[in-house]
Amino acid sequence: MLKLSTKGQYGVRAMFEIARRHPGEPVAIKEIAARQDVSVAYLEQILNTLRKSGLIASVRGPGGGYLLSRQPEEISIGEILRSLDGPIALTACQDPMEGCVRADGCVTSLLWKALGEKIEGFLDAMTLRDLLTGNSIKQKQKDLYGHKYASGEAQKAGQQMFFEKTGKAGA
Amino acid sequence: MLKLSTKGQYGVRAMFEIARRHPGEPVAIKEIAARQDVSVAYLEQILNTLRKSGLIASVRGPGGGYLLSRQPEEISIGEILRSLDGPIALTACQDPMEGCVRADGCVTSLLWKALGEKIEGFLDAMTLRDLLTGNSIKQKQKDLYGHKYASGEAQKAGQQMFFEKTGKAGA
DNA sequence: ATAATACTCTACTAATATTGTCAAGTATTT
DNA sequence: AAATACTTGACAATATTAGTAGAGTATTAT
Repeated sequence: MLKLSTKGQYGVRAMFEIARRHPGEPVAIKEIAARQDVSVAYLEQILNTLRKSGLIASVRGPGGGYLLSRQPEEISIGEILRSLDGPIALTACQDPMEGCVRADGCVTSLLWKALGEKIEGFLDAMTLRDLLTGNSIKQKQKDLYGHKYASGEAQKAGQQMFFEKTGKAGA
Repeated sequence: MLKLSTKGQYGVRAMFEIARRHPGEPVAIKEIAARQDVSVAYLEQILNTLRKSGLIASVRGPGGGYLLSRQPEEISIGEILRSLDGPIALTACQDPMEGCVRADGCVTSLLWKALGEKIEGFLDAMTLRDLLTGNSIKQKQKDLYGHKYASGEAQKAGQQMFFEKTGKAGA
């Protein structure tokens, strides 16, 4: 249950490949595709979406390829996934326009909402920089555990917020 | 993205209905189905699975129905969902028998692993009792934020663990 | 006994979303 | 002008989910 789409996974991996080279020469689709065993055609779709979302820029012609539009610490995993797969919506009730009319609706609805916000908070707090530093996740865990924040805008969605209140923490 | 199956959602709601009556008379499928606008046949599948997992017991004959096998505080949402939808596996790489051979594999793999453990921790810490008390989620958040634990076995998977180390926290 | 109530089991189908391919075209640089 | 690389949109294959159907088994009240 709760599977992440391959599109989202490939997208993150592709962004990671591009970030590796940052700042520097554009990264060609062919190169990314080779490193990940994904077809060029499929990757084109994915990168095209990411470009339209403003996360990457493309350079045409020989020697062309893709570049990050922002610094790695300014691009969160959450942004990448939302760009490709749309917003996190664990249940239909999370959609604004769908009322939860049943008696217990509010209870379970609150549950899913809290979980969704928790997940979003995690994904928004994690950036490409964290992936690049390699010790990223472990280190970040330490930082957060010790109430020290990493750099970048992602801190505003930091894990400290998860349990502060219902209905405000997520992005 | 990251949708929860309706099966899992219905299952949690059904368990909630049964828990409401606990301890007391068995709850008939027909009643649960009526309260949730789900077909009896579909609910039968779901309850049957939950029964085989040992979360509920059934009583046959007139006046029969379903009962909780344990106390509400001893049944976590995570158990219910795992029973119905299998283990949380955000990516294929989370499956033990699938190697991550690529260069960056370890980095993204760690990311998904950390997220998965975070989700499981949340779901395992939340019990039917929390749903029953109604103020459950808000209150629980306060408790956890203030380092006070609620009763029940769920505390061992409490949110404090999420960032302690990689690869050990989840259930 | 037997009828009513309620759970059990398995197979199957319909709908939906994901995943990925294909082909033709457009832009840029050497 | 040729090579390289990105762009676009339609489409097909596959997998999963969601839900139905129907025949059967067990239990209890009368």
